[in-house]
Amino acid sequence: MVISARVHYACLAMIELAERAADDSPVAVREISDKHGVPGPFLVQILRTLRSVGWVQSTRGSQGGYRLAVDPTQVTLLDVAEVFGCQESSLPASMKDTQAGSLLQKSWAEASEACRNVLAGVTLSELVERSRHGDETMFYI
Amino acid sequence: MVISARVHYACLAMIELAERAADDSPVAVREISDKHGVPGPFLVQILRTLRSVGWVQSTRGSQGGYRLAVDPTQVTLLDVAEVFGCQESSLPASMKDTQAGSLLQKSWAEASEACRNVLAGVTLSELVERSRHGDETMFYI
DNA sequence: ACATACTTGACTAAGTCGATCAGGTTTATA
DNA sequence: TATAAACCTGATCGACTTAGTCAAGTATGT
Repeated sequence: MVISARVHYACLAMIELAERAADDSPVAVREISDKHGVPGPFLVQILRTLRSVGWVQSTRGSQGGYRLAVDPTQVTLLDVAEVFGCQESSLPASMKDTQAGSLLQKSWAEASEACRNVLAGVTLSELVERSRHGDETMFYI
Repeated sequence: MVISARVHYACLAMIELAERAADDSPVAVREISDKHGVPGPFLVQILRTLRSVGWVQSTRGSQGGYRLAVDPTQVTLLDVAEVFGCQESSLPASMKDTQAGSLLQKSWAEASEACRNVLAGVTLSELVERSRHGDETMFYI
């Protein structure tokens, strides 16, 4: 599981849109890209993908922009990552042929699963919440 | 954390060498590449790396080959992966600037850590052991 | 001598990733 | 109705990584 810049940007955008879900007007790409330092045209590309899965909704024309189209308590970091093709790094079938090969494969899968479990446990709304409260509450070792 | 074919092959080689550590003569590259279906010259490249960190030892000339040079109970899958440059996919510093950015970064790090913990818990000798006993003992969900 | 086997460094083909660009369409507003 | 703000689409690019190959050389047992 690789966390690409794409996924990171997508999460930032989703979080930003979730924070401003109550606003009257939609959020322009420009605002997001400026605030988080994401290259504008790149962010457009990412938002297109997010729209294609129905997580954001766009309004064209002047005063247009993007709005969140899903319940942020129902979307996890894993969900976002998977939309951008982050999948378990599965190896060619030929490598699982031998006994040792399939044993190894099990370990890779187990590691991948551990990673996924963590990401599946973090929802967008949780991040928004933490962000609002300054995140002094949680610490991991 | 990405598990590349390189790392997978390296683990196969280490396991094979561990299994035959008690042999009189070293193991030829050819034997490993044939048994596990790894492209010969590619495996050579990998073994070179393993030798550079002192985990295998080579003997040149006729009847030459490779021998394990470490205690297989002391080498984990994480160790092997790290030798081949598998590191936590850390993002450019610019992305951690904002509040949301650093919150996200924490989650990525946590996921990565979970993955590493799994791999750090599997030693080469454990895999050899499981391989010898047919691996009927363990099942994960 | 000769075959076997490791050593070394350079090289390639294909794919991915981050990012950019040009040209088009839609819509609010003056 | 003219204009500017914004999104839409598809193509393209350079840098990098990955998997894999090649050729020429060196060491060693028989």
